Amino acid sequence: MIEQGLTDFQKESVELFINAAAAISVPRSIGALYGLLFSTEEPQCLDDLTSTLQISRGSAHEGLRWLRSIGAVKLIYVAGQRKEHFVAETSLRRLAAGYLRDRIEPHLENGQDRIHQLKKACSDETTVCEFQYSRVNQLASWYRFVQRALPLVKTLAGRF
Amino acid sequence: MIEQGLTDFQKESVELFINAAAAISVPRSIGALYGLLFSTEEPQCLDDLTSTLQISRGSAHEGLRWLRSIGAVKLIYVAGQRKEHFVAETSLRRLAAGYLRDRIEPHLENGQDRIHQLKKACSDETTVCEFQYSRVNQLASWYRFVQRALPLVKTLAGRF
DNA sequence: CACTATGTTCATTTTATATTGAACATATCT
DNA sequence: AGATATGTTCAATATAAAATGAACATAGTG
Repeated sequence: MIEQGLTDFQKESVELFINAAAAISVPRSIGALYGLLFSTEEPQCLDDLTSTLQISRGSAHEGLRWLRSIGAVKLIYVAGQRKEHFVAETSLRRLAAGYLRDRIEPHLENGQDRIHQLKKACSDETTVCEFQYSRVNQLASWYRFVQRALPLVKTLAGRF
Repeated sequence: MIEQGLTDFQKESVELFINAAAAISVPRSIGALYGLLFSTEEPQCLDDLTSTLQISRGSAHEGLRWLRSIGAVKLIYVAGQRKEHFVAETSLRRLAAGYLRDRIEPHLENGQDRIHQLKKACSDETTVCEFQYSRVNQLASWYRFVQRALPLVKTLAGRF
């Protein structure tokens, strides 16, 4: 499955990140790409990656685009080479910030709206709605928690 | 898609949790189940859930089993009724703890092993391996971060 | 015990997601 | 310009995940 021209170190790394990717529901090809870049000092171009990982051009391209979007890989210009080359970003602060920004925060954006809508639906009810109010408050409280926890995680990540 | 006998409040809640579930890569049926229980005061039995959400017995059963396993729904005995009834757990501390315990921590358990294995692979190399060492250290540092962040999240969740 | 209600499983089907690779676009060089 | 190298897209295919529902298991009831 994984090409042979790799050191044990690289193979282990690829496997480790394939696993880590699964843990956060990210495709294995993306885990493999990051795992290889993480364990390889020399910047790699797209063809290097497709041939050593045995994945298709399209897959590698989309994977790199995704990794770049969250800031997990950086584009690097190699002297004399026209091809684009990539290296892994290893700052935990940047990795965490990018991941949270792209994968978590978008889901929270309409949070306020949704809670407001729930509150509205609740006051439309004909019956008394102690219960509904308590649930809306609960939700609002959870929302505040997440809004405070995310920046905290980003900050703490900076220390590692 | 969602049965009509629901109040607006319940419909909104189901939709909200279907969305939230997607955000953490959990099947929609599970989001719907929790959303309905969250917005319904009366304990619900399996048949209530399948009929109002229009999902299959099997799906509802597996979904409830999953929700119970992370501690997001509680089994309740209703006077005179033989059927099992369920209500939503709403303590953020318990929800967070259950989710992290079942979905995140298992992936970390072999973390030590993996890092150790990487270190081993690294010292097997014939070339000097400054680079590999720095990467192994990086990984170990990330690992420490996660190990400290998880308990912190659980603790903070208790305040909400 | 036979009968009914309730709970659970799992082989199949359906649906969603990831991957492929050829076609297309764009840039660089002679 | 034509020729070549590199980058990007996307319809088709393969793979994986979720949902279904009938079959089975178990527990209660008369």
